[in-house]
Amino acid sequence: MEQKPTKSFIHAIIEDDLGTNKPGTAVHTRFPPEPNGYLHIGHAKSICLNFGLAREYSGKCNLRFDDTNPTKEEVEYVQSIQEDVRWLGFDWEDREFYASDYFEKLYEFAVFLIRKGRAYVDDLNADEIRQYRGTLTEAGRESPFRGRSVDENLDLFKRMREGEFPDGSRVLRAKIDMASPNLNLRDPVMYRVLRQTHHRTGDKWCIYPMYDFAHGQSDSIEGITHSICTMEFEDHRPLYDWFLDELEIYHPRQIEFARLNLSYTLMSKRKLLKLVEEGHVTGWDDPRMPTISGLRRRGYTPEAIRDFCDRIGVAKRDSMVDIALLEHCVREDLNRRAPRVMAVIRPLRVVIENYPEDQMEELEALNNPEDPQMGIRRVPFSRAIYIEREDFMEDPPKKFFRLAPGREVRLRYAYFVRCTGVIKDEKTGEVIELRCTYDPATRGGDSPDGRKVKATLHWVSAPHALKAKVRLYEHLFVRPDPSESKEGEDFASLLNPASLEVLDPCYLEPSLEKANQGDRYQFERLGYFCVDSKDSSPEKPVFNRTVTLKDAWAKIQKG
RNA sequence: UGGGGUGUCGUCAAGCGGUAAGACACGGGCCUUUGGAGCCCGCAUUCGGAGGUUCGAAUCCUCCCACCCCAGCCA
Repeated sequence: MEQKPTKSFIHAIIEDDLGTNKPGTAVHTRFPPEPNGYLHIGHAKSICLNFGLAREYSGKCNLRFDDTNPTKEEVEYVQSIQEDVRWLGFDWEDREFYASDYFEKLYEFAVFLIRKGRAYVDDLNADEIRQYRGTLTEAGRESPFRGRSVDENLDLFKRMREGEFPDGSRVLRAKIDMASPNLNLRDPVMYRVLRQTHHRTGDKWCIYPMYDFAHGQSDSIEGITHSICTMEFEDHRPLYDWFLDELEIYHPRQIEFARLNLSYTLMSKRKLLKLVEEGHVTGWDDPRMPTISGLRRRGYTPEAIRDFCDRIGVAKRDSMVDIALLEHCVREDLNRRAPRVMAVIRPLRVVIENYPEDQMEELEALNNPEDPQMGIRRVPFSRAIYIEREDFMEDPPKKFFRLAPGREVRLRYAYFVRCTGVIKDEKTGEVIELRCTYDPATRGGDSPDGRKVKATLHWVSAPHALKAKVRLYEHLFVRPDPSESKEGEDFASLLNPASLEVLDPCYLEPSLEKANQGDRYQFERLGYFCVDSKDSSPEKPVFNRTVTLKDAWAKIQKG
């Protein structure tokens, strides 16, 4: 069940604004990603918040790409972002905007500030600007070019645009206060010279506005009522306010919240990019990645992700959410929706000695005990089957109640079987086959005499089995907080070597023949799996494990 | 040691002067043809610390402590 989320401090602010300050104004938010990477679960939090707020208060939410740095942005990223937002279940209708849509307007804004004597062209290079900026505890010094006349600044800025000066040679700066304790106010750079083809404007521009000179104005232009962003921008708010005031334009209300951190993974786009580039994962959509596309390929549902975002809440304090909560959300969703099926991933062959050689029968199985509406299917049974290796122990400890020599268990939807023999490899001593007998009176799994068994095993008929490759995924990192690496320690060294285990061949019940890419199933007693949307084919099916089922036995084993 | 933030259960998170919600995790029990699911019970005498105000404080005041962010021509 998706629980009703408790209202956040942002809801309180908005309701207050709606009730008093801005009667009649509808809520208008925006989700403003930079197209320099794929969206991750942290972005999902922001997406759910922004689109969710618009939904809750009958407002609108724009999708706006903050594309002010062409050196890092690509159309591939904008496409993936569009796809992911849509997949999550949100619609920006015709309100798809780009900061680059406003380049001309932003240029005019800059000229306006120059005319007002509030901006100047600086010839200092990047290194010099840094030195002049001062430190956290010492005031900065004013640039020797700070006093240029309005006309000279106008001329120089125009020529910057016209391409007269090389990259990095000059910048346009806001004239604010080099002694401000807030470094963002120490004459921040507004424009830089950058000869770089932009994914939308091409080579039209060779100067590009800084994010700080674009973001607030973009929100203002779009009439955003509540500009929701993450905490690190709290320090920038005074700067945005300064620009908006000096520009004499509409002020959105900025509200900051804490970004999401999830245990055993990373949220830094830079580090995720590194994992991709260095080949630690197969791509942005590797099922181990915390990206939306990775989670999608892993088998997560949009519903589960939205539910997760509702449950984690929104606040201002730094936090680290336990990935177990995310896993709980998918399990809960998939438990209701995923059809059950039997698959043996670490096969152990079992021959039922008293079952007739050439006999085969079809047994009825429930597609989902949680939902009778999902109906039943028939599963073939025969003399030779596969069971899970882990379901047999030759010398079981007391708490193990699966199959063991002489012991009787139930084969799900089939029969009670008793282990009568163990065949081992002569050299290695490894168990390679089991011999069992079955009780024909227990067909379907019920015993007419009322005798009980302590375990029910899943199985697959050997001659009917479908072969498939199965990938088991685990946490990407071994440490709860991989960003907290010691000095000199490469975060890549914290990768979990067991984050991917490939099992091949695995045996599936034949009903899975009709499985299509993206389809999700519960492999009984093992977990939720989905057909890989890239690598799977009818000839060679590939299943990804989304998440295991909760496993009481595993817990007992760990002690 | 400048500025901006934040500190409530193992992890998130409500609470807004009237005597600590909820979720996940964890522990126990019931039930069970998935050691799944479901159901039941338990789980902060205490809110970073110390003072103070008040009949009454997690909520107000004072001081202290801890953690996070800021010195990109990144966003």
